[in-house]
Order: sequence, then C-alpha cells, then structure tokens
Amino acid sequence: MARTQGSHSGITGPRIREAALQLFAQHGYAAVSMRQIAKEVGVQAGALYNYTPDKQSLLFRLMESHMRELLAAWGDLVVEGDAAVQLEAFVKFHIRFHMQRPDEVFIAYMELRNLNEENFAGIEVLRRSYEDALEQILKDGVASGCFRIPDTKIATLAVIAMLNGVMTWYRSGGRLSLEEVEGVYWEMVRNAVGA
Amino acid sequence: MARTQGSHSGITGPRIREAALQLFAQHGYAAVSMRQIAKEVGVQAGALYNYTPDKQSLLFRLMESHMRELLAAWGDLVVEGDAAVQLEAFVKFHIRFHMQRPDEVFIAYMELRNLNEENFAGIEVLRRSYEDALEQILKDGVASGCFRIPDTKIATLAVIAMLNGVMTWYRSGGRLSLEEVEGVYWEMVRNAVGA
DNA sequence: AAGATAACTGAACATTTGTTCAGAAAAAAG
DNA sequence: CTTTTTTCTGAACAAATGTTCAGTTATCTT
Repeated sequence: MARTQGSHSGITGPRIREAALQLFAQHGYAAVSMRQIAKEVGVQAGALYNYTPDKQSLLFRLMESHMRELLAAWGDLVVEGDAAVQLEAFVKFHIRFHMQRPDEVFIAYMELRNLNEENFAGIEVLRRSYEDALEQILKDGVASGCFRIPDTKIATLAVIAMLNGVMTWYRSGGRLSLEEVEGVYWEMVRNAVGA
Repeated sequence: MARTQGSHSGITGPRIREAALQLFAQHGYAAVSMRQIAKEVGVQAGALYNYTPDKQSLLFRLMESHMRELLAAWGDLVVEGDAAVQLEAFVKFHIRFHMQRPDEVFIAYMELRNLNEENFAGIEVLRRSYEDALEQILKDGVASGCFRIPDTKIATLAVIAMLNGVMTWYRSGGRLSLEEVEGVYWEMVRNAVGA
C-alpha cells in the first residue's frame, strides 16, 4: 500500500512539527530519530521528507518561528509609561508568553548547540534582538533615575535568566496561579533593579 | 598490536572522564559517541569499558561527583553572621564555584533528561539538598525580619536561576573580573530579597 | 469516467551506534 | 629471566541512524 486514507499535506505538515517539538523537548534533538517522529504522526519516515529537507531544518524552523513569534508578540504590545511600567509589562509578558509554550522555550535554550553554524547565527540574531529590547528599558530607567543598576548588560541577562527559571519548576495547576507567579517575579525584578 | 607503551590505568581513567566531560558539554551526551571519547583519549573504543560499565554510567558519575563536590565545598565553608551575611557568602560561593567548572555545570543542568530513572532520582536528591541550603538562609532571613520575600521557595529557585545565568555569558578575561561579577550579582540578589 | 497530481509506502543504502571478546603486548611480580 | 596480571587492540555484532527513491494509491482536476 502507499498513500493512506485521509492523508493531506495541510494536516501532516503541522502534525510533524508538533511531534518534533514535543519529542525534541522531551528527549533532546540528538536523541530523537526521524522514525520516532514519523511514528508519532502515524506515517513512515520517508514521508517526513516531503515537509523538511532534513532533520536539521526541522529543528531550525521550530526555533526560528518561536523566536519570531516572541519578537512579534512583544512588538504588538505597546506600553505607555515610564521605564518601571515598561519593565513590569516586560516581566509579565515574558513569563506569560513562555509559560504558554514550554516546549518551544526548552528547545530554544537547550538545542542551540545542535544547530549548524549558519542556523546558529540566525537564531542568535533574533535572541540578541529580544535581549536588546529589555536592555533598552533598563537603560532608559537608569537615565531617568528610575533604576539603580551597576551594569545594564549584566542586569539584562540576569533578569532573563531569572525569569526563565520559572519554566523549570512551574506546573500549571500548582500552588500558585499565573498571576501570582507574575506578581512574585515582578517584585523580585523590581527590587533587583532598585526601583 | 595490543597494549601500547606507557598505558596505565591510573592515568587513562581520569583522561576518559575529562574527555567525556568536555565532549558532553560541547555537543551533548546523545551527540557524542564512545568512539569520539576514545579518540580524544588516544585509545580504542573497547578500552573505555575497562573504566565504565556503559555510556550511561559515564554521564551519571560525572554529574554525581560534581554535585557531591558542590555540597562538600559549601559544607566546608562555615559562615558566621546573620542571614544577609550568609546569603552574600552563598551568592559569591555559588558564582565562584560554578565558574571554575563550566563544563560540569553545563552537563549537570542540561543532561538530566538523558539519565535513566534511577540515576535521575539520585541526582535530584543532591540538587534538592543544595537548594534547601539556600532556602534555609532565606527562611532565616524572613524570620529575623532581615529579608522581605513573598515566597521563599520561588525566591530560592529564582536566585539560583539568576546566578546560573552568569555561566551562559561570562568568559574569563572579559570586561569584568570575577570579583566584580560577584559584586554585581550580590547587589541584585540583595535587592531582590529586600535586604 | 479518465487522467494528472500529490501523498505516502516499503525497501534499500551506507554509516554509525553501544557493546563484547579473544588475543596480543606491556608492565608488574616472582 | 619467567610467569602472571593488567591494559589495550582490532575485529566483529546486531541494531539504529538519516536519507533516497521507485512504485502505489488516494485525491483533485477536467
């Protein structure tokens, strides 16, 4: 037999990405085979190559689209107010956005070393762009006397690292609601930047 | 030919661990083959099995000894003073210790999912133990009115996540010295806990 | 209904994987 | 020097890897 009933490109493509996303996040890119992905989709391994030129591209596209969505979502969120208000918005946006996409986040931060040189450079540009958005807020806050920060570059990375920490332990349905988590982290960040 | 000149158990064992450490950190456990490790040591793949029962144990032992050294080093550091003094000591100890072992740290936080169930549980116990040490300081600080923290459990994880962030960007010989980095992070942590 | 196209199978490919083991050679012991 | 022990080689194993492709079938077009 060959083509199965109900097979369709418009549905198989997304399902492949979903399966790859989940499996990469759970076991790691290198530990997941194309056959495992295919099995999850309910298809033979060869069929995957109608949707991706190779395994590497599968990973890269997942990471790239995630980073682009992140930047686009933050870009859409126009915030009026001083640096403190903007920082609060950033903190809560970051936590909320990332908690809605645990698998994508995990991959974006763990599988960088499995990208080839060219793809790695592409993702780094996007990531840098996101970090710059936060650093600009911190710089504005320092300039306006709103924040007291010894080093905005370090503070940028420290804040993002701290916020990303939430992904390692938060399970929705846990002790705290998303709003409470946002609040707790915002308070810690606010203190950390001296606002 | 078989046994080569100058071959010795006392020297090959550590070299295998060093090679595995460096390669696992650079490319990831799943992406590194036993033959690559052997090549780095200058030996055939079969020889590795005189020193480890299998690849999994190689990873586990690296992680386990790192966690035990971490706990032992913190245990040896007796700190006299209130919660703020102890927290400062912890922050600076954590940064210094981890910066001296970038590869071990990377593996300990990235390769957990490549441990089998039993080994994973073993490492988790050790990690929890380290987190508890920090949380105890935070609890003491809250009890004595030294810190203002909404949730010591979250704060513990947030502080560790923030400190671990330094490993992702710091290169020795960079813009800041180790002492300066310690100082910057300590100030941010001090603010974050309201001290 | 007939033909064209798109989607998938199933087998095959060359490599690479972790691991085992008989045998060889160096080192240590006598 | 001779024997024993330790340490390693080199080949082999079955299984798994990413990828290709000729052929088969469902779906779409006319």
